[in-house]
Amino acid sequence: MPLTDDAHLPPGLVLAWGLPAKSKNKLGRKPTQSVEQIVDAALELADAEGFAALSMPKIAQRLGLTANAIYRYVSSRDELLVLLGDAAWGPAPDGVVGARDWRAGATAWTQAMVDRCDIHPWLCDLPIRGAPMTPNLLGWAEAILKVLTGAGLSPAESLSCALLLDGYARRIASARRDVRDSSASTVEPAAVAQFLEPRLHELGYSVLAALMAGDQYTDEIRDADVTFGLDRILDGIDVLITQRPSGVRQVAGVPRSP
Amino acid sequence: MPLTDDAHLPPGLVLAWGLPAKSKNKLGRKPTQSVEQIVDAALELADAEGFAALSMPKIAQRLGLTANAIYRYVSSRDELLVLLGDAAWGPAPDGVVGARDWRAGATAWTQAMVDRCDIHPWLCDLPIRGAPMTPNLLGWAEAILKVLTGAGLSPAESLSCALLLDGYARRIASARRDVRDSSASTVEPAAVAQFLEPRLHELGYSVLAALMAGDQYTDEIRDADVTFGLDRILDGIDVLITQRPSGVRQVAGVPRSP
DNA sequence: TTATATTAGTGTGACCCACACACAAATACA
DNA sequence: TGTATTTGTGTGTGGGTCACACTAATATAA
Repeated sequence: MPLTDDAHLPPGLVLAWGLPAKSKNKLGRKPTQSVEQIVDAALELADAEGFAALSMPKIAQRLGLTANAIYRYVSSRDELLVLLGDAAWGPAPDGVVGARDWRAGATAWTQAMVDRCDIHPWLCDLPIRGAPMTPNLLGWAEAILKVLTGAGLSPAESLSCALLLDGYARRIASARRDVRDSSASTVEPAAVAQFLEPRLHELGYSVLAALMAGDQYTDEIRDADVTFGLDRILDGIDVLITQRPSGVRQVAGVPRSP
Repeated sequence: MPLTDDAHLPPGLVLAWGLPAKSKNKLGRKPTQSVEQIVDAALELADAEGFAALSMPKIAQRLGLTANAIYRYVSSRDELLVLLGDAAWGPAPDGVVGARDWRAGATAWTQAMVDRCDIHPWLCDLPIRGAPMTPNLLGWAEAILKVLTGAGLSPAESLSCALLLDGYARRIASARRDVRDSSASTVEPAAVAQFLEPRLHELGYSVLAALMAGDQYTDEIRDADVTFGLDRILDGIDVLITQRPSGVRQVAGVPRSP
């Protein structure tokens, strides 16, 4: 009876936790690579050529292998992507749990998320496959959860708020990357504006028209914009925290319909 | 001299606005299909078999065409995806702009986003390509922007808050879809929990451990959970609105670093 | 009516991808 | 010195996007 049955676990979970060291690897030919090296090569390739160019043959080439050799280390591309995500996000940022208050902690966490996506822009493209379960991703999750429960929220409430911050960080990072990419492509914001403006007016889209006229619609998203939205979220969480009768720690979590 | 130069516009923009009707289409063989039919076929295929199965040959097959015939209507797969996204999101929901107050409007808008992703789960997978510029997507954007400016926010502030709500809706919808998909796959939450729990304790991830023990980590996301996070956002926006000196409408927008 | 320009759909092929499978090469142990 | 075991290779299958030459259909011009 095996301790863990791989069959019913999501792909990459076992490998991400670096468990078995491939059972008994005393016999047979020696591997020239390791899972870590392959993930590193994939990471470099993604950084260099983007997520769309990330393919098994290209990763193999970077290691001097044929395409299929990689499947000795990783059972599928999906599995590699899980490992890649964990590696790219890296360990949870410092200074989140130990921040001076929950607000500083949440800010640091969100900012770290956005920063991470700035370093590896393809992280926005990496599909999210269910709840995080790999070591680093769990580290990120636990960090923000500790901050929020420390502020008096229940675990379930904290999870909801964490999803909130996660969604915001990803969305901001994605939008920010988009404008960077578009400036590197052939699209000209001026041409877009010229194309859209009459249509916006015709449809009565006055707010969009105003933004477009002020070049604020496809504008770069600066750090001030990031913190603006973040402060809205934190204000909202603050309402929940301060409105709660002090001293009473709620444990049940989010009220659910029966 | 053409009015609009397609070259410097993002892919799909011109087609999405249904402009030229293909210049003068009086000459030559008559087309058996239309762009709309092709987008509809793609939409049906995505609904039926998921985003991963969406390919030009399969769409063509559904219409009784060869794969390449589609390129007579659409210049690339990317372009088709833009049209597909616009079609799948559909027109902006009713009852958002005319809601009784901004809070009701924002709630209706966000709920409509999530609902839309429930109808077409692959919408979560559809890559976001820069700011929305297709008719329906602009309609969604203008709807929430009107609600927020109507509440006293500047256009730029409204845009930031819209990004906030958008990110939240997408993240919630994605997480919700993930648990639905996982229940349809071979992964067993119980096996996952059994695998992770000792590791969570070993790493001192107490909050995650608590959530996992209560089956709250990979649990279904209910409507109550959606509104919980949404209320946090709205509370945060409310702080901004009510704190602003009443009567003074700010126009400049988000403060920016010089 | 016939010729011609124009457009729609087909066929083929180049080049990419993930992955299965048989095989060769390398290594440890009997 | 076998022999089992494991890694890397080679080949093949089935799929994908898309370019390009070609055929078929259709409206205009002669």
